[in-house]
Amino acid sequence: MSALTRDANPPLTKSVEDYLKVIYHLSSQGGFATTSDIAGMLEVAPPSVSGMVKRLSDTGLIEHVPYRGVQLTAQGRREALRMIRRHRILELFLTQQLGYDWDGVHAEAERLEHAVSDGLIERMANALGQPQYDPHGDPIPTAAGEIEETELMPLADAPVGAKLELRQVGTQDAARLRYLADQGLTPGVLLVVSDRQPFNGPTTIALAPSGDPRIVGRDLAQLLWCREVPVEDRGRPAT
Amino acid sequence: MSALTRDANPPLTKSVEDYLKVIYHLSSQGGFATTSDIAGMLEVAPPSVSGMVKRLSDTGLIEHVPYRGVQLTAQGRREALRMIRRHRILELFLTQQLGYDWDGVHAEAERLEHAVSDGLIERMANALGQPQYDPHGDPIPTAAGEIEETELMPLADAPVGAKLELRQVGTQDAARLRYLADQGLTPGVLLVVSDRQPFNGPTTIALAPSGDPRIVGRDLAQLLWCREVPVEDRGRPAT
DNA sequence: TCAGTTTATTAGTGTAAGCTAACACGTCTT
DNA sequence: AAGACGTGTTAGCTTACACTAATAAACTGA
Ligand SMILES: [Mn+2]
Ligand SMILES: [Mn+2]
Ligand SMILES: [Mn+2]
Ligand SMILES: [Mn+2]
Repeated sequence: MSALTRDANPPLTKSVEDYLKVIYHLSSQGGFATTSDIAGMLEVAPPSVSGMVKRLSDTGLIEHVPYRGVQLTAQGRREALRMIRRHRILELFLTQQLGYDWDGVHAEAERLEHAVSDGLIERMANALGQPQYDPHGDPIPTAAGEIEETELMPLADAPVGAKLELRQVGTQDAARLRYLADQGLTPGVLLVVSDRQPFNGPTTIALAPSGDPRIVGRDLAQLLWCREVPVEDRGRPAT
Repeated sequence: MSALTRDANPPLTKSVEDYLKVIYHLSSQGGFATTSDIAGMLEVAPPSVSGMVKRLSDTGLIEHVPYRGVQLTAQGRREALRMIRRHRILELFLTQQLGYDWDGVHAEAERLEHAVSDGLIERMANALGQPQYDPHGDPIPTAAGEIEETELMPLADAPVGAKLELRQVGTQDAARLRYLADQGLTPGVLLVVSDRQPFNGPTTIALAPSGDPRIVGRDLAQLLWCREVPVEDRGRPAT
């Protein structure tokens, strides 16, 4: 064992962990994550991504097809899901136990996810009762690396008359999250689509059971992921 | 505002934060922190310290007297105390709210202290009721940067017959901490010094109020910081 | 089909922070 | 006063990860 032998499994750096997470999100629908998409999400310049892609594929965490993009290997996917579990448990812990709002947790979790130990995450998960969903409705991967795959549709695509449960909110933008919470649009809420205007117009909904109406513009309606509710289904309680 | 202007107040790096903390501890009795002491505590090579010392004194966080050592500036001391507050609140939060043992918290806090926001620390401090001491009895600096200065003496130096309150335990070594907890030697405990053997021999004590005897070797007795108890003083409850 | 545009990669630079080997300073002992 | 020894510093190298400028590949639309 000389000073020349490189450490076989060095711990992942914060940067590597963040790259794996965004590659996971960008390629989770099956395709490739492109250099510029990764650069955009991480707010770094494209050549920085090219450099990191080189290193990640050298260490076997991703597969790189030049000029096409990257995908996670099995190992890369495991690490990505481990980070996503940490992130979402942290978000939930901060909201449930320390009074954070759902629009403030993301930034905090984004840093803490790299510093906590696996043991601390599991203690938090226990304190929270082994939760399934984070404050934004996103599923929490298990410690074994499994994640729930759900078939959801954006409110923007739901047909008029559909009875829906809001399940996930697809943004971390604090201003949007505050507005949505204000409108009562949080995961678990039941609603009926009552109208949609043409030419990418707004969707009008009625909240259940109150019947309160809401008008949701196209952009926000794209972020509200819903599932169709069978009659008499009450859904999960809102958080 | 050109690309050439350096950021005036870049956030401190994890390394810088750790250097400031150990310099604080090494120079808190008034003297200089030496290169090799810093290197020893951080487990880095002496030239690494020389390099960092250059940068820290360039940025005004420390004063460097070549070949003699370093001391914190007012700004450096502020930052060090801010980190110590974070560290100690984290340690207490992990023990009180997540069931950590007092011998496991240090390593976790050592990483988290660099990742938490000031806001999260204050939320934790509130959840804990604005605590004054960490699980090892060390005083927690206030958010304003004040720290309690106490006159404590090591059990090893206490005269036979003295009635003492154990206030701080001066180690983070997990094995030692486990043993001490096992012996009932945690901050807040009252005891009487019943005997001391010569030639750096062990100290024998009687725990109050039970009267249970304990024999404490020289090395451990050096780590147990105590204050003399006026008659009828009950001390703080043990944690 | 090919010229123009968009996207990706390469080349080269910088900063933070570690290391070893070589050298310099200060002190203690004779 | 002079070495000798321990401690501190300098020189030079390495890795991770950013950046800009220059170049190469891929796509697109006339
Ligand atoms: Mn992150
Ligand atoms: Mn979330
Ligand atoms: Mn630390
Ligand atoms: Mn402590």
